[in-house]
Amino acid sequence: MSEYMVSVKAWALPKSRRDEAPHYSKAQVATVLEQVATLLKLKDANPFRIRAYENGARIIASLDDDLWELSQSGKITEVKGIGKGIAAMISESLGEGSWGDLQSLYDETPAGMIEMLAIPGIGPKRIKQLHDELGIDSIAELSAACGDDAISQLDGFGEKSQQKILDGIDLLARFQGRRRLNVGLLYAEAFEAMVAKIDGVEHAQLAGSARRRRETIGDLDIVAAVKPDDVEAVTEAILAIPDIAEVKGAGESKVSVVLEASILQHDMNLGTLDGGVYQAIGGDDYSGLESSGTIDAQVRMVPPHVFAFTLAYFTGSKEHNIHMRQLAIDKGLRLNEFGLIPDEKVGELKGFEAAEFSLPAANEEDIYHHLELDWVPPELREDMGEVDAAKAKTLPKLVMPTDLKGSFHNHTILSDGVATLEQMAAAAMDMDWQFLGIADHSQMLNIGGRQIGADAEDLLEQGENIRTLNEMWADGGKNFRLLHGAECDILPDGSLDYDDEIRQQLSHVVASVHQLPTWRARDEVENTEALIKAIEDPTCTILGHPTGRILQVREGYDVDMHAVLRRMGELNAEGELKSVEINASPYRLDLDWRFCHFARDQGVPVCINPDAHDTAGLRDVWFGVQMARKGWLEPKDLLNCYTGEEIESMLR
DNA sequence: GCCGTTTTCGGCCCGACTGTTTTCAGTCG
Repeated sequence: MSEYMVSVKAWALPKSRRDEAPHYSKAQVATVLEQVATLLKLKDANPFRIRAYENGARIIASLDDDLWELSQSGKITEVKGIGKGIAAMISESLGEGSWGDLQSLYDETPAGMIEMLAIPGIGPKRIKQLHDELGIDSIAELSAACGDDAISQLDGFGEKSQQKILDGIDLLARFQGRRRLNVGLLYAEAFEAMVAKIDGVEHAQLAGSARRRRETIGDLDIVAAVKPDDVEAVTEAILAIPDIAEVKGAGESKVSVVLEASILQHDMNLGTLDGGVYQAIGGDDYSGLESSGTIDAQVRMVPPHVFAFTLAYFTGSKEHNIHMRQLAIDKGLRLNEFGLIPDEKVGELKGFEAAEFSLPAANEEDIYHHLELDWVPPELREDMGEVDAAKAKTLPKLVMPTDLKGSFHNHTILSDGVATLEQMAAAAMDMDWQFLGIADHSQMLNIGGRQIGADAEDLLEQGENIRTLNEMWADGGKNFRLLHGAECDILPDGSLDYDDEIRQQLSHVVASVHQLPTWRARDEVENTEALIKAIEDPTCTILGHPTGRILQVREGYDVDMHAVLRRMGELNAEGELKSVEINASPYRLDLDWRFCHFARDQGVPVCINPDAHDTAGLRDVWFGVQMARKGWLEPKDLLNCYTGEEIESMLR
């Protein structure tokens, strides 16, 4: 087992830390619902009951209204997907602090069985069978049982299943079975281009979670338009691509392969990373791991006239598809990956044959229009309200990378960056930006016993240099300015690094937590209080990487993000400027996109920050834009989209 | 567990592929 394995905390029902109701946050309730769904899967419960909990979790998590108010007024069952059962559970947990008889469900399931769910190729049914018949309840035991050739003897298993499990465990140990968005997209673009140029492929396009820009990607889905007569030749051509490590399967319409890093055609360059991130992902060992990595990929081949349906289908998400199909059914239509087919025409026909009677669709827009919906951008297809918004024609006009005119949180050689003020500014001007916020680490920050952050004296000197540069650009008629800020550590008690009088001289303060062990050892209530104290400091402008998570490596500390964002909204209503960061480093993507529209609704502007440590790092804002889009944000919701002049006056 | 202008029971999205079977269950998306 590799050191990169995420250590999974044993699941437990949250315990209330409050004396009065509401005892839990929306996020806590959503987490419990999600966990109950998973626990029920491992008990082989009714799949529709499981789905009800999964839906409930997603609905509660994306609920804009206050859960406690809804619960008390009894209006919560008016929310579609929340019925009497889940409503009663919410009411009891928020009101009394207790969870009914859920504790026994939690007690019955070994933590190892939950971990096993992450192994690609086996699911809840097999895990339950392994548990019941061989007493296996951890990945280590499963691995050992494969080694003893005990698995292949079981009913329904065989040699190949056993090997598949071993392969799955290996993949999980290296990458938790998923890759970060930036890495996954590199593979995706390379593979998509290779498939697209094969003779007989009319066009090829990336689908799946990569097209939806999820923060991590399990495998790649490429949809290719291929005439039936060409399928055999195209299949052969795909299998001849030299960067394929393994062929997992090849049917009449689908090829499944494992891609090697050699497909990227250049070395994986990590660039200059934040010291804390670098340490968390395993330092120098990590780049070797990444360059010896692999990723699963599928190519689905379909006749050209079916392409749009297949693309929509394999873009997902599963939940979005289910919702779309339900709409189709309501209109007397059947929606699948081959078409949108009137019920009376379907009859006994299947697949391609039934598709002959489909309504036509030259592109995805046509499919949505047939269902009287606006086209839904792939990033929004998570069944978190987008279908209703598409029906009401109220989908947001999502932010584009070109809407950004600057960013606020970047480093220079003063702390752990490798570029000078001038170099960072030049790179920002190359991107047509009008402003660049410099926010080097504050003096408290130590990594590995070495002080990374800048002393107050050096920080003030940097301010002088910035003023000189800004005057030079202003005199030269250049619409560009550096903003002199700092990334101030939030100390465990919620106070900010540097003296007040130092921070007051800065244009903006990005307040972030770096002493992770302390925060991770505390509970949600303490952490939330400390974060709120930090943002209440009059000099604090931006809450940086709000949970401290590192994707694939560690979860953030526990915090009631809704409460923090609500407080920021209150302060803004009083005339202050408090913004929350989407840290755009692909290792972080923190704030999580799921909180974006809650922030917006509280009156908290979001800012996308690359947290760049070299000039190339500024380009990471692209990933932040993808998350802002997933979070339904428009340019007006983002500080980055104001002009340099507007930002200067807002920060003054 | 949720839902309902075919409503309080009986449905709940749907197909491909694999590996195990000899007609199908499990997994995936």
